[in-house]
Amino acid sequence: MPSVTPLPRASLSQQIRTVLLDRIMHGELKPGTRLIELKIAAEFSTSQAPVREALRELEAMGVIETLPNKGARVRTITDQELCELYDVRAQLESYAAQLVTEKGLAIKSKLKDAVRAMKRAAREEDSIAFANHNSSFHQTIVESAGNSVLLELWQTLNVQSRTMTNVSRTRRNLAELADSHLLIVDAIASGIPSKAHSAARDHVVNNKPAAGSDD
Amino acid sequence: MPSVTPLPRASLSQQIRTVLLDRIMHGELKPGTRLIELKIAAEFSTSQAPVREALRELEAMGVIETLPNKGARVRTITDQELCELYDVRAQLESYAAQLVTEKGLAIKSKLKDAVRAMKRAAREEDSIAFANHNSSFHQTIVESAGNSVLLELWQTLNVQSRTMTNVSRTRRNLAELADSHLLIVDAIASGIPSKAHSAARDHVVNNKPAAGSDD
DNA sequence: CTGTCAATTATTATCGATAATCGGTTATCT
DNA sequence: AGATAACCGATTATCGATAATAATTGACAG
Repeated sequence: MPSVTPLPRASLSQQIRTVLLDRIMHGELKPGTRLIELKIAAEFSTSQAPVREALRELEAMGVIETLPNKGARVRTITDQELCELYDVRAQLESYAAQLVTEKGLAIKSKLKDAVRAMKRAAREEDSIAFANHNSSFHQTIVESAGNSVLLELWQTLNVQSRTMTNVSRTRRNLAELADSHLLIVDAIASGIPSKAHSAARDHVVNNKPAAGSDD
Repeated sequence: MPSVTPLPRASLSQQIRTVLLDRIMHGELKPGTRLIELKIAAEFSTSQAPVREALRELEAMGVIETLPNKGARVRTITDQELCELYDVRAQLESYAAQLVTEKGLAIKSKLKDAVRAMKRAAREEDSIAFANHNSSFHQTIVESAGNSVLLELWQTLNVQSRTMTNVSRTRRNLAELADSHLLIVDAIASGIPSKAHSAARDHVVNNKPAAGSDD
């Protein structure tokens, strides 16, 4: 037999964490909603322990916040904080783009694939698919930079911004946004690190929530 | 009454976390050391639960790593990863220095105080005090930048680099290192953001472990 | 010898129950 | 009435014990 128990393996806390994160990212659980340990435990037919673990991990990811003896709630983020988040993300991502360009890595086709997928999602007005492809475009760059610390920090910010930003763009907006990624692709392809750096930074900054919404 | 129960407040898990973090930062618990939940629980005369919480938080901080069903150990970091960490830190810190300079904040005296304290610690060959003052020099800059997201990410990296780097510089090295901070102070004081940016970046990169050790 | 496998042990993951804490409410005193 | 203190319901924090999992050992067949 090739593989026996392929997926059924996953600790309860992992399963709970995954489900809760999904709900938060999909907006089922809105910012400010309280997460009550025993209620969640009952829903999953488990005890409190794995729930607590899951909540701790979600807290570490920055998608919920907990006050001692007061429990956890889906994190509410102020406009200012979201703005700060994008600024920092711009720094990380532009650094990544610079590294990728310096190393002359060939990721152009992969990036273009992502843009194509974004456009298709835009046409079909599938904003969830769009967000996924958008995310993987940027992730491709950061991954390719070859700095695991950078990748980890970026992912944290990415999860947070995707969580906090419940997008609802029009088709036109999405299509435009998809196209705007081509500037980054070209800048990286140009082989000039400083150009890639500023293209990536501008892209993120230009799409800050204050000036647009999701990135 | 001014304040009633000032310190007695602290959950067990918080206390345990604090003690363990101290031990790791002071090198009592070396990288690779296993952290066994029941042993720790016995030491603190508690049950397993608060220990698990503490370990989860330490994991979130990046100072330990846990494998499912295999437990936790003090994180071992490769030279490459440490190097990457410094590179990212340089990005964050240079951004902070730039922001501070753009805003024209007056933090010169505070920074100079930190440098003075570093020099004193260097003279007395108190490497722990030196590391603390060094850390607070950089933290002052990042705090003053006024971006809470930036601050949080930076602190994560700072804890990690302080944890992983068990310094042992000579007095001369420490004294030189203390002085090198003055370049940053001057660059910020110059009021030219780009100058502050590169000074901060260079400082971190120049003190990468490969080329020196702690910073 | 040497690799395989089952029994044993060490440790983590989960459970169900209890204790501590918080926010609000009501009762008490002035 | 107004403040204060003792209660109450809801929830988190902690406990002690059990179940599940992984590492270790040692016997045994080849």
